[in-house]
Amino acid sequence: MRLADLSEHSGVSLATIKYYLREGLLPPGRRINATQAEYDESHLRRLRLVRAMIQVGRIPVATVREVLAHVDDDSLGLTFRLGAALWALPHPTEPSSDPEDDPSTTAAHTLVADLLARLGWRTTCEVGDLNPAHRALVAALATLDRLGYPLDTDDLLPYARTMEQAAAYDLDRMEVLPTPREQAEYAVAGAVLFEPVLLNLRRLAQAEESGRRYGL
Amino acid sequence: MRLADLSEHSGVSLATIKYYLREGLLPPGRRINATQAEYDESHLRRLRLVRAMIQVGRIPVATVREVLAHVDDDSLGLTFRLGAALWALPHPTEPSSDPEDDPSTTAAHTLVADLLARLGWRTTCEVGDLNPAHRALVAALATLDRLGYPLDTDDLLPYARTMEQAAAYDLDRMEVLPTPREQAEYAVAGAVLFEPVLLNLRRLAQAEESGRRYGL
DNA sequence: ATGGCTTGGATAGTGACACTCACCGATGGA
DNA sequence: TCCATCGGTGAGTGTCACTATCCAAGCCAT
Repeated sequence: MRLADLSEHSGVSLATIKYYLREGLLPPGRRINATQAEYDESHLRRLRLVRAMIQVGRIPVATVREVLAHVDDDSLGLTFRLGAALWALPHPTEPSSDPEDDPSTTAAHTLVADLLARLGWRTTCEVGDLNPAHRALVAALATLDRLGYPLDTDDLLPYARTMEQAAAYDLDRMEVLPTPREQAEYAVAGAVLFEPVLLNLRRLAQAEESGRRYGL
Repeated sequence: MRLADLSEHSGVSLATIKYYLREGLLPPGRRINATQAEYDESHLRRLRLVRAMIQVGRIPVATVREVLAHVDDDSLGLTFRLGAALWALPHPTEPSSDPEDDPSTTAAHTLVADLLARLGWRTTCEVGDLNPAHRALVAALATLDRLGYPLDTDDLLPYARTMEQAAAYDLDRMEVLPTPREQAEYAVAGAVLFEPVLLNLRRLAQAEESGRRYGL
């Protein structure tokens, strides 16, 4: 498979594929001679993953490179490989601009701690705010509070329970894949691509419920 | 309240507030004389909403303007006001580039139709793919399928049920607000700000479950 | 009243980012 | 032989959310 074929099969323009190669998002093909290279199915899969991360997940190119480096790092065990790859993903509401000490943020901190305790998520609890998802969650809750829409533990519990089920389901499907690299790729793809599914389901549900309550 | 006070209370820079005024995201203040204007709490609330949409929701300025126009349109009934505002929000995975006829997309279409039927979401079912959330959902499922991670109705049902509960809860809280405009503002803020909460809960759950299964 | 300040408003520029174009020399099929 | 095509590279483009600078008109302490 040549560059042009890769472009053909993926629908990604030639110039863009060259750009990804230059940026190290796509490994170079197997060189045939001085001016030609051969690409295979793994390149196609990787290209689609990159497109998903950039187009769907709006992940900056530099971050994509970082995530993929973890996915490709065969020296890591699966746990760290997954952890590193997923921690490198950007987390919503990151541009926190760190007030760090306003009342909303401290309230959000205790709220999340309380939530984790009631969920029994010991592992997560120990790692605490080293986890970027933890920090982003605190920031999001603080923003909601600051806008005048506070939440409490009881509000969050059912959502957390559902997300727990979702995570278990995700890992179930991941485990059937043959190689650790493919498992890591699946974890990243799932993290990025399943989010819009969830969010759009929520919007549809809002429309439905609104229609039921207020007619048409 | 002067421009500088608005900046002080919101943490948004003076230049940025001027930019928002220029772009019509913030209504002009009540003019006191040729060189000064007065702003009130509603401006502060609006400014925070705009910041939430742009920073957290990453919504383009032009789209924010459109959404706010619907929020402020007193001529609409509440249902249409909410619908218009929420439909104007961008929906994840929109840059579809419309193949429209590939097998993944048609499969996703029937999958969603099946899902809506089993959920009993008649209203949503009738409107069909006019709803941008519906189209975005189809696109997201098609992308997942194309990457080799297909989902079926049984996979999606529990998520949809949970989102249904979330939507009901959102509307409950919205109804206690006094004016239709504040209700519409709440709906937009909830749609934008609650999404990161959900997504980060999911990532935390993934980390927890992964730790439980594979140690550490 | 006057000089230094701030005010709201307008124009042009900045920086980040994801591409995209034009060009190069080498290559390989007709 | 010849010329389209290959992969690779440096510079340019378009978008977008700001942001720096300037301006004339008021306010306020001296």
